[in-house]
Amino acid sequence: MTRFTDDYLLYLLAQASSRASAAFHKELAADGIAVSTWRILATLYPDSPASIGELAESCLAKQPTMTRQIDRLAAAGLVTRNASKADRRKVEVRLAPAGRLLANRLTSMANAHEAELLRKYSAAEIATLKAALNGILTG
Amino acid sequence: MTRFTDDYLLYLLAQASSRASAAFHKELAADGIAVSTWRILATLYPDSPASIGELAESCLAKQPTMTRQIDRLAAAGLVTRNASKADRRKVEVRLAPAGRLLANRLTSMANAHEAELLRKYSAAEIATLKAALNGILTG
DNA sequence: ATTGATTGCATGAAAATTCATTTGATGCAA
DNA sequence: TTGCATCAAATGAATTTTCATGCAATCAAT
Repeated sequence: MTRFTDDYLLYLLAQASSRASAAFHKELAADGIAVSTWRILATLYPDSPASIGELAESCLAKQPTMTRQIDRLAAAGLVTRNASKADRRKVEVRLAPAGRLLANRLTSMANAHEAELLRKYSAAEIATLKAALNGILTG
Repeated sequence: MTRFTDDYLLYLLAQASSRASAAFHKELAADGIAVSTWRILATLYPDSPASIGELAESCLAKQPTMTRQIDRLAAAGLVTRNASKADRRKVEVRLAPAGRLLANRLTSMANAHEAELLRKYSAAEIATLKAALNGILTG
C-alpha cells in the first residue's frame, strides 16, 4: 500500500521547497545568518521598504514574530524602522547601509545556488515551473 | 526597481507552498488539529509505520521536535510507539485505531481541497508541475 | 569477542514562535 | 465634532521548537 503523501500535491510542494532550500540554508548557517534574517533582507533588497505586516507575509511569519525580528535587525544596524508618513500606525522598514551590503552578498550567493539547482533544466522547463507556481500564488 | 524575491525560485516555491496550504490549514485549525499532527497522520496513513527520524524528515521538523510530537499523539491515543524488532534503537510509530479514523477523515478533506485547488488546471499541467517538483526532490 | 565509531532517540536548557491582548492611529457615520 | 469600528504594531505569557548533549543499540574492524 502506498502512502497518502506519495501523490499529495501540497506535500510535494512543501518537501520540494524545503529540500531545494536546504543547501543554501546550510551556507547561511555557516555564515551565522538565520533563515529569517535572510528572508527579511531579501524582501527589502535592493531598496523596497515594507511594513511589519508586509514583511510577515513575505517571510511566512506571524506579525508578532516579525516585530521581534525587526527589533533584532534594527539593533544590529541592518535595517531602519520609522513611522510611515502616510499612516503613522505603520512602520516603514528599510535596509540600512550595512544591511544592504550584507543583502548584496547573500543575494549573490542565492543566485549562484539557484543557477546550480536549475542547471539541469531547460529554460522552457524553468519558465513552466515558475508560471505554475505563480498561478498558484495568484489563483 | 523590482524586488529580488520577485524572480527567485526558492521564494516562489516557499510562498506557493504556504499559500496553497493556507485554506486547508484553516480547516484543520477550525477542527482543533495542529498542522504538525496532520502531517504525522498523513505520513502514517493508511498503514505505513515509520521511525521518529523518518517522521521528522517527512514532516519537516527536527528529531527532538518529533519525539515530543509523538509523545503527545501517543498520549492522545492516536498512534502507538514500539521498539523496532529489527533495530531496537528505532521506534516504530504506527496509527492506532483512533488515529486511523481521524486520518481517514482528514485525508478526505485534503483530497477535496486539492481537487478544488487544481480545478482550474489541466491534467497535463498538473502532471508537469508534479514532475518538476519530483525532479527537485530526486535531483 | 573487544574496542571504537556511528546511529537513533530522549531530554534539560535555551531560543524562537505564537496567542491573546493592549495601545495608538485611522476612517466613518451620525 | 463625537463615538465607534477597524487596522497596524507592540508586548506579556505560554507554547513550540531547537540546540547541545546523553545514553543505549548497532556496526566495523581487528
